[in-house]
Amino acid sequence: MKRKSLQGAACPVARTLDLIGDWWSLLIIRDALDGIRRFSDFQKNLDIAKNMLSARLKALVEQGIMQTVPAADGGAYKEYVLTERGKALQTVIVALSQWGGEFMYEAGETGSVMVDAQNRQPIRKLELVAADGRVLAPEDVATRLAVEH
Amino acid sequence: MKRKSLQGAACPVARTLDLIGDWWSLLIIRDALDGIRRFSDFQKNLDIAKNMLSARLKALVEQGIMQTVPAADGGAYKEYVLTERGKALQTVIVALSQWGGEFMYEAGETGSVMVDAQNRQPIRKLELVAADGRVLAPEDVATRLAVEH
DNA sequence: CCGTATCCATTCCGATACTG
DNA sequence: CAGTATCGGAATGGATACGG
Repeated sequence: MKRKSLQGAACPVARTLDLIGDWWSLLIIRDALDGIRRFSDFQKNLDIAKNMLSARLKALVEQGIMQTVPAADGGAYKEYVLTERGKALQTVIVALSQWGGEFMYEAGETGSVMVDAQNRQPIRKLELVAADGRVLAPEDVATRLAVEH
Repeated sequence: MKRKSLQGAACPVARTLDLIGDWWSLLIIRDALDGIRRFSDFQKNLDIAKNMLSARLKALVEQGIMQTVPAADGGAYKEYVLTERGKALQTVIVALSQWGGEFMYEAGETGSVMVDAQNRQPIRKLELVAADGRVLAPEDVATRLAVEH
């Protein structure tokens, strides 16, 4: 039996997971955000099988999340970079990173953190903010079906 | 061949995806954040096979993301609710939802949005903010290995 | 160096049947 | 209603070999 497609779902979470909700895509995007561009660099860094990496990159390009460009150094091979759409996934990566940093490490264990590139200081924790600027707790956020008016 | 475990990775994104990076976990958590607590409600809402749901819930409980509690109505069966750790994943869900809302819908198509429970107004888009309060663009954020000092 | 193609074990996932 | 057990087809992912 085939896994259902979630593209018809009303929930944008479901549609998004349908694109990037697998084991590798978000890790590839994380590396791409870190400046990795070449096939072999992704492969070494992720320790992913080459056929898997090939398939994932192809899918990400088809979905408009990444695109191929000529090599920056004038080499013969193409490189993979994020589109604007792909870059916008950084919020998701940061959310995952902050949660993991908070809950997945023992005391004294070192992990990596997201920092302000200018001064290398960690960025603030993401916050849920209401339209009027109040910071919201998890319980204060609900889901509503969007309707035109 | 078995899939590698990412638990030893230095990157918190990898560790987190190792826990919840599969197709169903985040959807279950999204429903739980929406107030769904009972096995059959998850099952109907997600249209997931019962054995899959059973396995996922068990894993989420083992990982400390959900916990079982006696039924709120005094019924004989337990219910599944998020722990604090699980509720903290709301940022991830919101990030996915906002990205999906922006990039996965045609004009005029309706999806659901995250709103302030008090006044039903959509919440603000998540922002990457530096320690000193500046809003950062994707390019202004880097990854740094955290070190004790 | 950059990938593609093929093989195979493992895992995933849905359908169905069953217990309490 | 709340799960567990089992089965089989499909997809995943790693190793290896191969071609541009």
